[in-house]
Amino acid sequence: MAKRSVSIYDIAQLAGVSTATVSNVLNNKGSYSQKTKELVDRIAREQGYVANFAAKSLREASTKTVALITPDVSNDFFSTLVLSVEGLLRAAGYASYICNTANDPERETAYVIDLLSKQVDGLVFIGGTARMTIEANVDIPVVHIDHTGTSGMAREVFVGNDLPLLGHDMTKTLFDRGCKRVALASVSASLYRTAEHDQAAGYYSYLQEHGIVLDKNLVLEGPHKQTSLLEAEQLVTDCLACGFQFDGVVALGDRVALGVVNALKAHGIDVGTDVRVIGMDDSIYSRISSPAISTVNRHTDEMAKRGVEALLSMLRGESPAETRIIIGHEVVERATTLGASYPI
Amino acid sequence: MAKRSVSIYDIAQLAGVSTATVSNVLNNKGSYSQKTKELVDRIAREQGYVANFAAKSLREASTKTVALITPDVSNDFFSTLVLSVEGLLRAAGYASYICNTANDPERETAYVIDLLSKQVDGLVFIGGTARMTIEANVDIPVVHIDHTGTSGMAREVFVGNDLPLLGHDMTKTLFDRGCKRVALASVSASLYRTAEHDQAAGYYSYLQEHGIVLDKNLVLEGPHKQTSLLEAEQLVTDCLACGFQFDGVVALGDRVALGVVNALKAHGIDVGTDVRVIGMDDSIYSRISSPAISTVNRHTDEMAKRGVEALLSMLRGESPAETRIIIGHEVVERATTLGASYPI
DNA sequence: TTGAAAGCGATACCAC
DNA sequence: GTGGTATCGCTTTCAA
Repeated sequence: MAKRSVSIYDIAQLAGVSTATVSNVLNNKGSYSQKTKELVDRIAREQGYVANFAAKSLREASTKTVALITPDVSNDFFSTLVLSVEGLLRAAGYASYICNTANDPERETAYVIDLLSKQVDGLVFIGGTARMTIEANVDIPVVHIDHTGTSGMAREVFVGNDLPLLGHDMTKTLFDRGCKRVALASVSASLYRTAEHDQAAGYYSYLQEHGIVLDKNLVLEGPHKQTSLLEAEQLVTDCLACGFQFDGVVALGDRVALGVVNALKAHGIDVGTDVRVIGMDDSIYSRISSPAISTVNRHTDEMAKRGVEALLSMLRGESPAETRIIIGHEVVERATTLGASYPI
Repeated sequence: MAKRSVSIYDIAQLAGVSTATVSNVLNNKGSYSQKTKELVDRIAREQGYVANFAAKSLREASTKTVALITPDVSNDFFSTLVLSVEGLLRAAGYASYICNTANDPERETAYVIDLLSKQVDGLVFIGGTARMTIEANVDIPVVHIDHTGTSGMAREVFVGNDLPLLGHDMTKTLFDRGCKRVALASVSASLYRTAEHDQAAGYYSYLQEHGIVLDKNLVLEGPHKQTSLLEAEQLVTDCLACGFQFDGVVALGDRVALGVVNALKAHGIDVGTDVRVIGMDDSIYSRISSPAISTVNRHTDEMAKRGVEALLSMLRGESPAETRIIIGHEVVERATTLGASYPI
């Protein structure tokens, strides 16, 4: 328990004015003489006055704070998104609580309840999947960025890519480069499947459109018990050990792609020639790999921008123009699909 | 502004009891009949009651919340540390605010003031460097984990490695493997130099002990304006272009090491044989590189554990046994120093 | 321009 | 076992 700190009341006493005046001065509101302002400001500074946020938000029934809920801040894709959302919110005068759920549904629910109790003005889910029904008598605006699931709140906006199309384009890229047998590598918690399912749907639909028969052995799924990277490595290693043949891999995530590439290299397979690989996210993982990994730029900056715009408009009490915002994506080919023709 | 939510007063009305009783029931305090408990619990549930945290902390002058201040959550080394500290605190009943300063001193100060206003019970600085004097009339416990600098608070504990020794050991590792001309690569904001300086001191001291004359051309320093990774690449590229010769690189950070390795590879240099490289952090970056990067395991789990222990003890009002806790470190040799003898 | 006082929601002391 | 009420620090309305 911190020692009782200086309050507006103490300042008022020392300055010989009322708390109302001190409050006005400190918030540049109402009216007061220049003289009073100087006096109050000086005393506040001298006393090391720090406003009590709890009192303020209790009184104002608003915290100017938004919670960002993400499954894994240690994943570059999410943390990048989190940081840009945070920056935009800060610029608009909102503070952010960054919450890490570790893909744990219980933790997610617990967090949301805690956050509602903390009177956050809005919620932003970033990445992952959740389907929760919060039985709370609160109604705050919610934005979902690259997040599948709903919060149960009345005002929700969804921002994200067209995931089936994204999966489709990834698959197409590999076939266009001449692949004949393309595997699908995915790593995710069973409870958190929806997003991956959407992209997988794109893979399936591409096969179907082109009359390619699905080989279930080529659908590699990991349980996501450890880092997706290591798991993907294991997945591919197991697959190779079983003798399955493939010449292309659609990896649902750059970390997964990196694991796939590492495993293939370890088996002496020339990635980009013998087997082509495409990841998804255009995160740091695809750029630092060698060979550099082909991936999909998902325009996260725009996601963040559109998501924050929608949230701010709801916070202003407006209803957003769109409740489902689709952000474009772009295949970025690098060495793992272009092979030797990719410049170093 | 969220619609006014259900308060303890509403529950009291509906249950036909007083607010005091409702409070008791909801907090399992004081005494009440089983019957009242059931009634109150049911009504609270039905009404979707969520406690108002602001009111609670205003009254209790404690938030059961700690702020974690870190320069860059998108850096795997820091985010790992952040997540383990958060987990330990959660287990002890404390929530965490995760704050990202982007190495910006102004932001850091602004954050701390905001956090003090939010009545956090404690502060944990994780990584980076700062030297701030908060002119606030508050005194809360502070822990610095791998962080150089002081907060100006009365009760502070420092947890971290022996950085000069760490730099010394990194340098030694390279010379022991036969290197003759070892460069030092560092990338950091000029204002945030101290931590890197400590490790650099280890590099200098090793040279001195062994009568090796320092070649200033071999001290590569980047300004840290963009991702340290890219900057390190540029640094090495520039250095090579200028014709400087070296056969070893001490990189202050795994990201830096990765950039160095990438740049060397791009120049057709065999890393691990022609030039040996050692990084620091044992983060994901060193493990996913190929060749795998030799690095230093800094025992972050223990840092987190000891740091949290110290904080909790201070929060209990005890004074910590030690105010400066040194955590051991361990050189982990991989392909970039062992060369071909390192198993794939 | 300034101040008195009500009230935000929860807790805890002290009566009953 | 239960309830009345002061209190935490701040904002805001209304009156002076």
